[in-house]
Amino acid sequence: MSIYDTLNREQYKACMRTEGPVLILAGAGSGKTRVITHRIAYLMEECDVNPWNILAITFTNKAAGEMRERVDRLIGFGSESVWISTFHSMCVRILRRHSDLIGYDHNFTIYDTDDQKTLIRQICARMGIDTKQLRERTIMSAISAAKDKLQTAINYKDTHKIDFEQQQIGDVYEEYERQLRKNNAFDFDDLLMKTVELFNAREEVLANYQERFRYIMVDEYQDTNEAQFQLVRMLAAKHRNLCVVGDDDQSIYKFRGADIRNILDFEKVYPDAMVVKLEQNYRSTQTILDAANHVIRNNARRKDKKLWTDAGSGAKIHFRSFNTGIEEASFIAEDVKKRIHENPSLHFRDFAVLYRTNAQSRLLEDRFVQESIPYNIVGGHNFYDRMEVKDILSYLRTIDNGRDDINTQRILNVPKRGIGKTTSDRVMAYAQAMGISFMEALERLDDIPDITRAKTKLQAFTDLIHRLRDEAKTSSVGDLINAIVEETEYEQYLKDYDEENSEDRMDNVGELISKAAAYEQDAAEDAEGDGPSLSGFLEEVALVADIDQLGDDDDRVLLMTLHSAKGLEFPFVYLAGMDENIFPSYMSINSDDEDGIEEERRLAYVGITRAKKDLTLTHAASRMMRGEVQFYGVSRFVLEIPEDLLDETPRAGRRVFGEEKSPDDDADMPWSDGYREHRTPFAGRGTERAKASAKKDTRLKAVYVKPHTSEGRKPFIAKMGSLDSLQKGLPAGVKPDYDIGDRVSHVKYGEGTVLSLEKGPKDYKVKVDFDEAGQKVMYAAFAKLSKV
DNA sequence: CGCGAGGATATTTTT
DNA sequence: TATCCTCGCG
Repeated sequence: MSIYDTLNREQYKACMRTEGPVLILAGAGSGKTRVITHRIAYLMEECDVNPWNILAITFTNKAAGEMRERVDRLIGFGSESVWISTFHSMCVRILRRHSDLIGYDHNFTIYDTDDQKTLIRQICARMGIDTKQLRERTIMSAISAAKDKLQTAINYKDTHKIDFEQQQIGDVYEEYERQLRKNNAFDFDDLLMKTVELFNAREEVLANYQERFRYIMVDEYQDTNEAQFQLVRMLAAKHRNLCVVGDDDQSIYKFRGADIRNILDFEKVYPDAMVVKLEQNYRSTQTILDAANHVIRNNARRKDKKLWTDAGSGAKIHFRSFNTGIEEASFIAEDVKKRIHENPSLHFRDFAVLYRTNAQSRLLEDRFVQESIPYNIVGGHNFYDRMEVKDILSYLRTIDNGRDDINTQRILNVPKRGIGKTTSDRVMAYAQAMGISFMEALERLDDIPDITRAKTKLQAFTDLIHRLRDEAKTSSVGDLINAIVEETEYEQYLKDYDEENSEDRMDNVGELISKAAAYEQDAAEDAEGDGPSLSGFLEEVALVADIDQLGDDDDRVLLMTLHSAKGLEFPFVYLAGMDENIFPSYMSINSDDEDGIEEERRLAYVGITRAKKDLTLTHAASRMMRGEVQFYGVSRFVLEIPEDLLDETPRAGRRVFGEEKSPDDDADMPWSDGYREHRTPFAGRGTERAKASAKKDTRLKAVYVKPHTSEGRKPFIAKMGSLDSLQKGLPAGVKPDYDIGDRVSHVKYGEGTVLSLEKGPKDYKVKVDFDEAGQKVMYAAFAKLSKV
């Protein structure tokens, strides 16, 4: 009995064919990770392949980590020498070694979207381009799209000769490239493009990696772009042991340059490729698979496949329609509770709520807080996007790479040093005139014209950076951050800047220090790496995805976009916002690009197939969108599911804004009772409403569930603000332990007397007469008042 | 040069 | 609805 006996026939076939090109068309849940891990194990164990000669590319760092773990579990040794990483991490690793060959220092900085935007804005200002007419965003995505296709600025201008706007973009692109080079920085797309460039420019470097990576495996191949395709093609050119795994039905990153043809045409590029189809699904019930199959069948351009399972049909798919997004959110929260109540063996982590846009998370989150259900939100605001974290990172980048003008400028006046824009611009102008970096200009203060009053301040800043650089030579990254905080009196700055949240913000800085410490630990242990370094830490920070930070030890309901959910699975899945114009999004509906809807449909397919046992689709007839009520019909994807798979029949109820009568009088508003009587198509059928109200009567008593937090490692994936009420304060809506007339104390306002306490729609509102600060009204859960 | 107020404006998905 | 940006004042 060997570990390979557990594979099914097709999986086994894919696993054993180690030589030559292999295309594995792996439907959702068909065990493709199993195949890759077993294949790696097989190569090492049975074919005597040196782990060093194996490269496996995954979509996220999290997937890479899991894959390594699984290989380890299979054979128990050697997996640390296999290169398992994302495209971006792999490229950074290569570039760190050879960037000098294409004109960059080894300690290059990786620009995030904000850095990019700042740079583009500067360039536009210099070139006299009005960013109101031509938005930075537009320029950025045009440049990004070009880079995904390996198109240089010159190339771009050549192919877009006719269009004036595109010529402008081309000019900005050209200058942007020059600036990146000057700043010794790469943007995300550069990591791929410049690696290809490197390989093209230096045959011997490519040959070196070709020789090294004798066996190459690429996961999620359907979401590779041109640059990634070229990269893989080049690397595999010598040994041709290339195994790609993917599912054309799950290609959902076209907006990021993914080209579905990479997988559809694989056999054209490699005519001798062996093709294996994995159609047996080990994840979901037949009902769920049938629904997925029926939806995806509506796409024209795809390789035909049909998922099946021998797991049995399972429960029907639930469909629920609501009047408003609020009701939808309430239902989901209550339903999770109900199911856990009915079946105590279930955990919160068995549930996931998926939606099309990040904005939809808000209502759900509110509701989950109210119901005291522990949850995590993936995406939205990244930890590394927080102001205080960015400030520190900007310092680190400035210390690490003095040529990075963008980050130097960013912190020049953070904390406030009384150095304004005028001064900053003058330094910049001088730097440009002399062809030196911003930092170098600061080091020659005496030569800069018109610098008089600000001179001492600038000198102080320069000295500060120099001191920190010295510190960096000997200190760990964590200590360096501490030094930055100390030297800049950052804590005081935070207090002045935002008294209310300064503590939380300081906590985040602390969290960053822990991250740095963890990084240094890992890097020191990684035999294949170059050891810990500031550049290394900054690089890791730049390349983490939201999903990467997700620990699997937390027992929480997960809330995330459908995109983030790719590759994951949960026993119970809710697809919220199955509304026309939300999902599929109005962008894809109104676009003339036919494939837009097809991509959305693939996204629906991804969503449905995340569910193992139980799937619930919800729809809301009306929603608040940017402060306005919008009306939506049921998503076409729901209607594409055969009725007999659903426990409730959806009504199309499609309706275009402005048509029919507009709901401008209260009786017609979706939340009024009158509305329901008039609006049967939207309210769903009578039985459902009866059920809904019955549910209300038997509503579970709210149980406050203490969210699980592991010591020293706070889950910063969730938005801090909302978690606070769970972690530090009271759960919302629970009566506080003080009453009218009691003396209470508040962190900021000091002591006072409670004047009134009344139950609001969400939470108790408490009015306090503070001795010092006067009268304030606040929500009990957030006020964190304590009785004295 | 800093700060606040107010208006404009945006909203798909992300390595 | 919430953020971002600009403008004007101290």
